[in-house]
Amino acid sequence: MNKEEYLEVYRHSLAHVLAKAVIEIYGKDVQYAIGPQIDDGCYYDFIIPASVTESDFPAIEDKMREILKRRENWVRKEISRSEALELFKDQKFKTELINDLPEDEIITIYYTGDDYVDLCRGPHVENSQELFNAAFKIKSISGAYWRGDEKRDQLSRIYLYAFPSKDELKAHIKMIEEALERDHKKIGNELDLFMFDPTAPGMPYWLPRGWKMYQELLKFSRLIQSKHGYTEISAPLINNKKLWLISGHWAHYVNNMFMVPGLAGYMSADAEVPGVLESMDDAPDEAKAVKMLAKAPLYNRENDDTMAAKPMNCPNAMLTYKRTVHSYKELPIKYSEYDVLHRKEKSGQMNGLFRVQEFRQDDDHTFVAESQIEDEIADIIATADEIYSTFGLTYRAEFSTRPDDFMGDIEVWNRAEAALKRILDKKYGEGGYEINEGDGAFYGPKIDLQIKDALGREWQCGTIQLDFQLPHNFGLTYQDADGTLKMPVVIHRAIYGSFERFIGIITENFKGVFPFWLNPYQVGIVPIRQEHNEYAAKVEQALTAAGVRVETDYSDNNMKEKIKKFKNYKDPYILVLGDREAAEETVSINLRGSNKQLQNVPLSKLVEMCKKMNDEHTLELIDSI
RNA sequence: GCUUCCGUAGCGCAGUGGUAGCGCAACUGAUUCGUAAUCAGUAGGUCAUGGGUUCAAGUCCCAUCGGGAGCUCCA
Repeated sequence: MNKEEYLEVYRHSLAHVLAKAVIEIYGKDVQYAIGPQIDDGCYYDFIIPASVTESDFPAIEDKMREILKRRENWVRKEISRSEALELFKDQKFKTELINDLPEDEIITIYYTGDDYVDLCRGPHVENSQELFNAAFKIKSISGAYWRGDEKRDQLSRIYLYAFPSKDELKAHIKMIEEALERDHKKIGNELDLFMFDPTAPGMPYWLPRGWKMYQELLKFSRLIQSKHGYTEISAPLINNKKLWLISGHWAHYVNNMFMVPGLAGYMSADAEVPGVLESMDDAPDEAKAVKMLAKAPLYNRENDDTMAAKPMNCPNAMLTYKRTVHSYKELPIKYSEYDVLHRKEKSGQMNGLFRVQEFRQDDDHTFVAESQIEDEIADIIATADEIYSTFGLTYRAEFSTRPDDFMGDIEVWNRAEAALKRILDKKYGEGGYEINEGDGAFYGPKIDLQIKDALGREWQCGTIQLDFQLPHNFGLTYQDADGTLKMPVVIHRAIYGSFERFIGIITENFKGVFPFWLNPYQVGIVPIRQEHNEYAAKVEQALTAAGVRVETDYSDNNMKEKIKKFKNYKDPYILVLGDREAAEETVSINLRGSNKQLQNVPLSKLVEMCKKMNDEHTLELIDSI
């Protein structure tokens, strides 16, 4: 048995032990569902007739140890479907699982001792004593839905960390703790990058330092995109409902949009309005009466004058394209856009900068003839590589194909998917990317680029989506070489994805130690005594003139305090300027991340080093002359 | 939205029914210093908000808001 198989057997067996422990503690009424292994252990889903909280974890862990010590045998049995249904007749999830098994499937069960049996394919250990070295710890409990369907039973999922040895468990927990040190919310706070306020949930405030970085990312995006022929536009942030009706957002996305509903009038007198539901999903008998006071305004989102904040840039980009008649010679037309977007999320969906309600994308809508799709996608992937590699980021590509409820011409779909596949095969090699059959949007296939955060969670950053539907909805055309009017294909794409999410990701990946070109301030200047302020100002001026972001501490604090402040902000270069430097027109550089210093660096040399890192978007800090 | 945990000074935290505290930061003064914490002092709070229990609530209960982890969602 190789290590991977061993881990699987081991973790999977522990899941059974967990279930057995929970049943022994909470009684036979416990409904147990499934208990698979995961990356760092396993979990088991239950309906438990009591509420289980963190304080109950030790008791469950103790019970598990006690069970292991019984040295029970694990016995595998093959049984018939009817025997299985009889055996699990009180277990509704097991019953459902059995009924869903294919007719010819051999049904196997595992006994752990005489009193616990689980429907399971196995394999498992043969005796509990094989698990004696088990290093496990209950990680958390959370809600989960049966079969991932929020309309079905809500289960309690108990997560277990499980490793073959105590050392490995310890190392893993340490790794998690270290990941928390990289948390972008923590670092963002320490470095004064951004903040939130309860009056605007999920909408970041960018502080002076964070905004500098944001602007640098913007600048970098513009630089790369202009090289690739993109042209930038900007459009209204709120549009009348009519636009969202055409684009289809009103039908599919209305509950995620922030509204400015139309005003239908005012109440002439106090009145009770009966039959009001809190949610469209509520049953009619949940309706209640609402008291309306005289002069109260009546807003109605179905009114013609309703406006809504844009959750996406696409519809306005369509209008921009439609402004004039286009020739095939103009294609591809690339409208990039960095406007602010708003998406209303259900509470509980927000997560630091990773999932917000207000953000900007490095968005683009490219209008192409069908024959240009392949070249254009290849160029977009090249652009993505150029951008990600600048940050040293690696990503994983996912290709999502035609769903059942697709719209448009199936022949166009087939050709487009084939074109995407050719590029992906060429770029990442066959099997070098994931294919999600049927997971595409109804309007077109897509390629998503996923990047990991500090905890190893993957977030979608880049996305490339073909769209056959919007050009249709907006009646877009171009005149082809033969004089006929044809419909362009739209490519939606973003590389950072949202600036917010991307900043979250790179903050965690860099642990707040950003590359020189990106750091909010690049050079912190520390005059040793106030009499050195004059020379400090001269150095500041020289650097600023070269486009370097500088902060100088002219206060009368002592130099150690000044150095400490800039160190805490992780400024890459801290210049210490005293008599010697002023006399010789040099600087002494304290390098970030070490105690190393570069002494007697001519000012002109420093300017050159900074410019080089800025111009080349260098990842590593230059630490020698 | 669901399960669970959390919310005390700008930040990090202590305070488990009996006078709201500590460290850092801030401010004032002294120190004018050669590479990460000089010394002394001052100020800073409706303990997220609203109800309740109690002689007494930061602490117990309920609701709301905000946040974390996970689930679901992200055409």
